[in-house]
Amino acid sequence: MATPARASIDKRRIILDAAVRVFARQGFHTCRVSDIADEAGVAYGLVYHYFQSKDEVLDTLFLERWDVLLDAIRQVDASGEPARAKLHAIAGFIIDSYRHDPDLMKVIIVEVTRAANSFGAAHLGKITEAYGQISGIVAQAQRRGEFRDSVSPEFAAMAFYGAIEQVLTGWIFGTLDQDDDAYERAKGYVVETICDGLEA
Amino acid sequence: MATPARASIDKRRIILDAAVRVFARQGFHTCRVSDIADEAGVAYGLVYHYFQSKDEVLDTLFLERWDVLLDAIRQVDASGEPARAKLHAIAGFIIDSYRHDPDLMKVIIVEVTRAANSFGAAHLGKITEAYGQISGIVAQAQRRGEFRDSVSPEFAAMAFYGAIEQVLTGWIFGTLDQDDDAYERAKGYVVETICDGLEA
Amino acid sequence: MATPARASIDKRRIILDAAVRVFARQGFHTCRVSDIADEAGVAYGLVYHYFQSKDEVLDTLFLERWDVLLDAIRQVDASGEPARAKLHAIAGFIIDSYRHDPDLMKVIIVEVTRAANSFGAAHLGKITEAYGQISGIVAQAQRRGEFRDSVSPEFAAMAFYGAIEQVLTGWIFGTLDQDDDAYERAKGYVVETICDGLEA
Amino acid sequence: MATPARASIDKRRIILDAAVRVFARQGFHTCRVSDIADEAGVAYGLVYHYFQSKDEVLDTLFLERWDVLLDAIRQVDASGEPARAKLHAIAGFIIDSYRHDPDLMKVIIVEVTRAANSFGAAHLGKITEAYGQISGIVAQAQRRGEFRDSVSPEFAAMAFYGAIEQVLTGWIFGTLDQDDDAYERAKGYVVETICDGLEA
DNA sequence: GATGAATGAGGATTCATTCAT
DNA sequence: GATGAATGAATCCTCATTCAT
Repeated sequence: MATPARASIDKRRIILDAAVRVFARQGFHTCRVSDIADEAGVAYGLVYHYFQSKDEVLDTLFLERWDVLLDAIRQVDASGEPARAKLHAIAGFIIDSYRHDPDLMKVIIVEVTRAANSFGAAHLGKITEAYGQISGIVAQAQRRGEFRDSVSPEFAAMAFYGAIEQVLTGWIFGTLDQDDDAYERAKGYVVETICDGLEA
Repeated sequence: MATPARASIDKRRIILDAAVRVFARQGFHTCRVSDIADEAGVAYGLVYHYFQSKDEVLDTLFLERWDVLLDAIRQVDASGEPARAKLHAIAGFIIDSYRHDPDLMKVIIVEVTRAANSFGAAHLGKITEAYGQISGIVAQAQRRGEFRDSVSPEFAAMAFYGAIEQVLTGWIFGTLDQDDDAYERAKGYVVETICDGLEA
Repeated sequence: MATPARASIDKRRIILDAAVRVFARQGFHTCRVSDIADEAGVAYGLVYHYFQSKDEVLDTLFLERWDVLLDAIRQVDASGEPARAKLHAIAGFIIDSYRHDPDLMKVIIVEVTRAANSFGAAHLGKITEAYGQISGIVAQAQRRGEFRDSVSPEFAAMAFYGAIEQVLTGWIFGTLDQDDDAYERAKGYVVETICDGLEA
Repeated sequence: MATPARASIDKRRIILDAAVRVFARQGFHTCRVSDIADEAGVAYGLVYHYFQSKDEVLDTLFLERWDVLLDAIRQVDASGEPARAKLHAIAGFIIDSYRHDPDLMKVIIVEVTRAANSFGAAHLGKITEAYGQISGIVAQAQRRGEFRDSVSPEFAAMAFYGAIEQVLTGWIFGTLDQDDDAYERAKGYVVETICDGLEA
């Protein structure tokens, strides 16, 4: 009854997916809107039929994915698991997100999350929301005695997220192996380093 | 033989310093060469007298500072101190670098270190050199039994550097307090988290 | 045979009326076809069902109204009245046209009658036809001794029409009062100035 | 001592003069900035070196010339001549302006003075200033008894200026002869019509 | 008749870079 | 060294128009 709209004809989606590939390959600033249209196989103007501007394409990609991430973190938080398991689940989700769509995660991290003067500033609220969730998990763990409270929860969250992002950066820059094993190993390493520390 | 230019008339230096402020304020892509010249109080043709291109200005800023950082890490590595003290010294040096010239560190991190599609790729060798030094410190510590060897040195280095960079990011984005106390506390937190872990 | 469309569903008319408002408000060049469609409450494809182009919408509006004007002038001319009365009738008709639908007259004058490089050139014949009629009236008056013949009829027609158009321009620009009194007064002023002159 | 700057090298002036020809030939909306640059024989970007935008080029042309016109009217007003002579002088100045540079006057009238939705609105103050001067002349003449006071000075000014503009329009549209005789005749006709009226 | 997705030519504007002075 | 006029490639975005449904 509803218009079926097979995936193959949802041009808006096709444009977004093409934009991910183009942004990942060339970077947001270096690519032209026509590159996106070419990659999507549509006419130039159609990008502007669906989006107000090149910026809005990236905003859309970011918000779509980041909301999924925030939901995932919330769900993890809601589970009754111990903090260590929660952190493992979050690291796992982020790393699996990268495994599932490396281009999208590259774009989000390189072009939004870290772009202090443009998109990062625009989406600061959304970005810090994730940190807030994680520091909440740490704070609870400290109250329960699972974690020591010598380090502030905010700082712990930054160290945790920083470690993950640095791993993703290694993959993005191609300086780090990327195979299924590497992905799984990374999840464990992050949690082990942050929870157990490096010292013997 | 060459007339030693007094600092006050070293226009090249003035341009570089102005570029730091402009890049930090507006971002590399968003600013114009004339913005740099205006900030420096010179004609914009002069920028091209001293530098081949706008890119070269940023390259120069990065290389100047990054070489200082690499030297510092090498010196720390050469000291006979325990690994934990070495990491503290490195975290301290980076954080003090930020304290001393936040704009410059912002530019280096936001515009170079993290710019996977442009300057980051161009300077990948220099950037990974720093990671290599740190992972060398970890590897040695593992051989000496100071650190457990359950986590690979490369990964440990990423977690350590990632934690620091995340803190700098917090300062850059303005989401984290910046006072002398905060700077000192951060040094301790990084080392404590990475070396001792969060768990009780 | 054809179903006589009730006014309320004559979309063509609705589009034309909407175009008048939009052209008056934004100007022909500044408005988009979709602005017209929005104002009319129809899809913008429908504009192209009824008209070949955006230009044709304005052409239609102009021709519709200008033909009415030419008819009116012809009727006035056919009456046996003295020239002064004829001029009063013509000035009256034009000013009443403005009073009745200021937007339409604004569009016709601003976008067609005065657009020397576009619509004005296209409709030059129709426009000069009006001048011709008026100068005919003057010529006849001169032959009959009603008017002096020191000024050429063509020039007299221009002075007469120019005075009226300038008044309309004042209303269009909002620099002149517009109330029923003002409209009536203007009719008298035009005729008085042109026929009697300003001098004591 | 001062840089001589021969006319041939004042690129800003060359661009302005080229713009007059292009605007007159094609109309402001229809021409491209590159048409102006081509006509001036300079590179594209130089237009933007001297002007903020295409609009500013037209603004500049208008203001340059309109200020000359306002000055001329003021001077005429300051002379002790009778009103009829003043009106003759003003009509003469405007018509000679057209004779001297028809393209410029065409542009000013067609693209600015009559463009109710764009430049006309922007320069309304300057435009009405001219009307104000003229109506001041009429008002004074009425107080002195030179002119009858049955018609308001504002209206008289409109009739006067409207007559002139209509003549210019005839020349602009090419529907009216343009030779030295025609120009001189027009000056007399305007004043005669407005001052003496058409009636015998 | 009616809709609005799709097209793509067109044009303004920006700005890194060159170079004559 | 220093200036800023001059260049022109590059690219975003607009919007009239077409056409499948």
